[in-house]
Amino acid sequence: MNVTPLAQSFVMHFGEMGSRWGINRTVGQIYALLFVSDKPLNADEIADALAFSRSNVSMGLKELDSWNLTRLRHLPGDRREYFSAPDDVWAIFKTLAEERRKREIDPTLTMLRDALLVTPDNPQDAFAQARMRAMHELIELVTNWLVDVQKLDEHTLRQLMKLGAAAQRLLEIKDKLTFSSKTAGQGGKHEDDPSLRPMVF
Amino acid sequence: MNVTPLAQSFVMHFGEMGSRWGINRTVGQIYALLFVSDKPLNADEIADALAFSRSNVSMGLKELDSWNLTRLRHLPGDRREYFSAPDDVWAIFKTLAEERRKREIDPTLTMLRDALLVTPDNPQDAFAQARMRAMHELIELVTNWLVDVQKLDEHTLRQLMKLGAAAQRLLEIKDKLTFSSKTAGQGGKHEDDPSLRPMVF
DNA sequence: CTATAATTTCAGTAATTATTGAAAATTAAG
DNA sequence: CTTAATTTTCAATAATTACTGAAATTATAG
Repeated sequence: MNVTPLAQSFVMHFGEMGSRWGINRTVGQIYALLFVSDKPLNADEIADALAFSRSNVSMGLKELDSWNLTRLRHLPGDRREYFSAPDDVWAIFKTLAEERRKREIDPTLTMLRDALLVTPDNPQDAFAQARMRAMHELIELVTNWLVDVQKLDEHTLRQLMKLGAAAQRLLEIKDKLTFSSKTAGQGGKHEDDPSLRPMVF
Repeated sequence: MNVTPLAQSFVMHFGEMGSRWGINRTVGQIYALLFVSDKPLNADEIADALAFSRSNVSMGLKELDSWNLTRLRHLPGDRREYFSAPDDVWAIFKTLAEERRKREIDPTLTMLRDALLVTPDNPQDAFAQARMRAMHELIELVTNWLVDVQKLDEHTLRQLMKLGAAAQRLLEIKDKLTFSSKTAGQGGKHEDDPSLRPMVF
């Protein structure tokens, strides 16, 4: 099994990047290899291509599977398992976001919620709790937004991204529209913004 | 230096979460401690509170500083350095996003750009390059969006988040407005969406 | 400038995490 | 059901990363 220099540089980069995340080198490399491979690979091919032991590949694939990042397939007349990476990069992106949320954000939110339930009996704890409350509020807002946004189709998501900072102006326009439709007038000067009710314009 | 059970659970959680990221336990705990502390702490206090060696704390603080996550201050009549975590959670969020972009995204983009420059001389490389191109496009789109969004003030950002999936409807309205202002008519039936030019309505 | 307090560096060691090979378990072909 | 192919598990070990204490450096008070 030969890996071209082009694929090699990609694979190596992902191996190194992997360790910056929680993901280890092996897992990063296996994923990268599958991602650029034009056909599904079996575990032996992967082990050979990356010079890992067969067992290491098995564990790596298991890990990738737990992240929902691989597809398993069987080839006719061959009982070995063949792996590939889904090719829709937007879907991959969503999967990654969802899994990281489950593993990293949700446990933190749980911890924070628990901490916010206790009644502080000293100024230090009162302060600490206030900080945690601010963090909880932010994380929850961002997370809910992410969950919402994950439901959007690729096209809409793309538009949303391209919008970027221009969103500010769009929001201003929206505010104007909302206001004028409520007051029937045409004023819409938005001063101390009433909190936005989702799904309602 | 005593850490209350409330702060303790927060600190411990961040220690463990830290290791899921690239950040180590020590750094996670130090940051968490500073975050919930109602006053700046010096290195000895941190070492004592977390039962780490003084040198370990020094390294941890250095790491946090490289992430722009701490503030350094001096107290009158005391030559030791006192550390605190900035209290604006939105600002912290932006800082984190920016630093992670620098460390994790930018190098990947560079690698991908380089890979996209070579002319593939075999079908495998052509395929690999196509995959990398898709990944590059996605990352660049998301990253640019992030950079844009980081410029927004807290209020606007908050609104944007709350908007969530409703953004889809807002975009539809926008499309309508854009269309009608161009054609002077009032049609605005958006079929095969022309790519959105940023900053232009 | 000197003395001392405070901080950082770094080589050594501890702890953790990754990787392997051998053995066990699973799968499916005959 | 038996057998052989394939995959997984797991205990041993290799590699990496974290942590410490002692020594070096830096900063400031007098």
